[in-house]
Amino acid sequence: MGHSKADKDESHGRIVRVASARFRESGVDGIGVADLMKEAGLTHGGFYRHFASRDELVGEAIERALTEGAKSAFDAEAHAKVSKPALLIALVEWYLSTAHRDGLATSCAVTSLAGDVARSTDRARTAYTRQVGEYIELFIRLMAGDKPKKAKRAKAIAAWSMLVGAVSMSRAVNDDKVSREILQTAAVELKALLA
Amino acid sequence: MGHSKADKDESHGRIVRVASARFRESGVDGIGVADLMKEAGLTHGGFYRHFASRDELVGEAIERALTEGAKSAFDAEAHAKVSKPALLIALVEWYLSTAHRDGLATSCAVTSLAGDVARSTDRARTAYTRQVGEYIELFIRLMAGDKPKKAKRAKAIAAWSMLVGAVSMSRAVNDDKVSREILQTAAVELKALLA
Amino acid sequence: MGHSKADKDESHGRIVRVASARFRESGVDGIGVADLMKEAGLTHGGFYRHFASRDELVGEAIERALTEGAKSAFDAEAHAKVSKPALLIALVEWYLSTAHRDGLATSCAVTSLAGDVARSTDRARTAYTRQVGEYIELFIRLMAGDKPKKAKRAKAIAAWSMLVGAVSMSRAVNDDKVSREILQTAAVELKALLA
Amino acid sequence: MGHSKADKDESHGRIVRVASARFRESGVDGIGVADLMKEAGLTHGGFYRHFASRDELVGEAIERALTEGAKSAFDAEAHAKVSKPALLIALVEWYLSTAHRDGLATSCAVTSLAGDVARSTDRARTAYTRQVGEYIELFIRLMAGDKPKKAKRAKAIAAWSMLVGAVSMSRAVNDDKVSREILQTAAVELKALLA
DNA sequence: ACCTCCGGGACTCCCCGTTAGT
DNA sequence: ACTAACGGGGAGTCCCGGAGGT
Repeated sequence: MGHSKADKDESHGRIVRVASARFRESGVDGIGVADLMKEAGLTHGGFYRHFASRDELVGEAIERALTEGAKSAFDAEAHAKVSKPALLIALVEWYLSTAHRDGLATSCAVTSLAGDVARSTDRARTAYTRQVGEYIELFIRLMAGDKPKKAKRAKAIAAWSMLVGAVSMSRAVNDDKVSREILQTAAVELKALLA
Repeated sequence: MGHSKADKDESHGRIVRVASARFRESGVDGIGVADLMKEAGLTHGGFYRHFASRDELVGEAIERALTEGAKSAFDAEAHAKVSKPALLIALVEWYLSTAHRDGLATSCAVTSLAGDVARSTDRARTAYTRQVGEYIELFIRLMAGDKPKKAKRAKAIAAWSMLVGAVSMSRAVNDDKVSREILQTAAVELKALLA
Repeated sequence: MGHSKADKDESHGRIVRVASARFRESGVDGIGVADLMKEAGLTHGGFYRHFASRDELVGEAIERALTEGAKSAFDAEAHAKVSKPALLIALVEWYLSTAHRDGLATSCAVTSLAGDVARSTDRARTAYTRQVGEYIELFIRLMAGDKPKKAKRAKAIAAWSMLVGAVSMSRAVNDDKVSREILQTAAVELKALLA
Repeated sequence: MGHSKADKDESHGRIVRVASARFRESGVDGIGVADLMKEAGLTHGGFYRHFASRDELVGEAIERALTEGAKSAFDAEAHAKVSKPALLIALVEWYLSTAHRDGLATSCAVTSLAGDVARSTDRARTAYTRQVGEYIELFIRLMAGDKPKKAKRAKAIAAWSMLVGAVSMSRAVNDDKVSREILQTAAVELKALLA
């Protein structure tokens, strides 16, 4: 096994990546250091070579969980061949898909970590705030029409609220029919709102 | 100290009440049995006279947290002197107030416990599902106009999604200006949506 | 089963008798109310018809344990056909016998409860004080010779100290040879002391 | 907080030391694991890193309580500038002082734990037996005169019995006048016995 | 970087003293 | 006087975060 700087950075990154997935899946309190390290292919003992404390990992992992989803979205935007409105619709539909609802580990952290972030450190909350801001900006850019920026911002905020709430509820709910109804209804209403 | 049946019921209820508040505040994993019992004026030793396990309390407390908020809402409806639309607006404004955002202990559990419920037992999830259903029904009843029931249901679901999402984000966010903007914007958009 | 006053007194007495035996045997903390009641042929629940608290029983039982041994000693004195010095020797020999060492339940409480009494209520300690005083007086009466009372009292106190210490140690010790040596040596020395 | 081997040994020793004091003071059943650990500056949870069970601590603590007093006595002997008889008298007077009577936590365990040891494990009783033997030997060495060893041994045993009994009774008794009388009388008689 | 282990705290189980209700 | 059960609290187990030592 390697002991180089690069290897260390790679381990560090792997731990954060695993944590960002597990935290979204099981909650920040739902998984321990030992299990995270095991999943990263390391052992419990080495953890503190990478992080001063569990809290530090929590901060880093939440940050990563937040920006990760964003990256793909922005990349999508950058490389998009499709029109902006079409992309907006695609994003909304992905967000409200059952795949996103069920794929907690790779889901948008703005939704899946909202509760944990509210009780977390300032670092995580700052990252959350920034991420929400960026998503709102993204939506503004993608929205069609020549409405004034202010009106667009209001729509974008409302849309994001609806997205987050719909996914949250659809995950907590027990009855798949209800769960799908929430997602689909939100999708329809959102398209109207953003049109 | 009393040992009558009534006393026990009272103790039981007090424990559940305390738990339903603390769970909303600190998360289901954020507070332990000993502290809950202490706040209920008892010691950890007596806990298992009331519950077979911590999980049983979690279920009961979540159920209570969910129905509690409902009760006051429905009572408000029953005794309302004001018109239905006015009541609807009042509910929305209360939900999106900073007081509700900050008063986690007595807040609406549909929002504050969404994350925990998704990872909780079936009992809690069933209660959640029922509660969401009742809230949707409530909104349908309160919505003005002669639109068909189906359209109303869609609006109600969209409205609840937006409510839940706005409050979730406003709590996670670090910057009070952003937080208030989310709440106020959602309020405005919601009124338009439900009108 | 009877419910008369006499029956109640009988039950009360039986409980105290059982307790006075078990406390000497297992220590005041070594046996619980339930077991005591069971041995008295009653059930746990009825205890508080007889005593306001366990402590009250402790007080009464220690008192009884202390006076009980005394009674037989004094009775022996009263009805003694033998000479006083012979009786004194008989008492000492009984006290330092292996039978007394091993028969904790019926042993002299001045020895077997010394530790518990020191940590007990004032009531028990008062009874203990009185009992020690009576034993000393008894020895003074039984001692031969025309020595002044003061000298006799000193001898009596020294003798009781030696008796109590020898029995205590002989019980704690693990090695029967050592245990018997202590008892026998004390017996020889005591006879010399009291002669 | 340190986690080295030395730290653990130190913790272990501190727990035993605290226990040996509290057991003498309150009896083996008079104090719980949690309180002992708290006084040692630790918490209940770490206890089982040091001991397999409470009983194991009891054994170790009683052993320590027994040998601890001995150590100072033997050291006194080793470094004594005074004559042997003078040292013997000093030991007796210390043993029968009100300071020793009242200082349960640091008192001689042969007296203060006699009752508990008699009901304890074999380990504790073995330690007790050894300790009593060593004290007897000590007294033999310190006794003046050219009497045969056998006679000296008898005197030593009788002396220890009287010491232990006098202290036991002086502690259980309620009346300070009586208590002091017992101690002082025993002191006088013992000096005569050992002369 | 791994292994080991410490200290901490939560949870569970069980017993004890005590009290209601029958 | 008995049955049942409550509240208190102790012992023991487990696991987590964290700190040496190899």
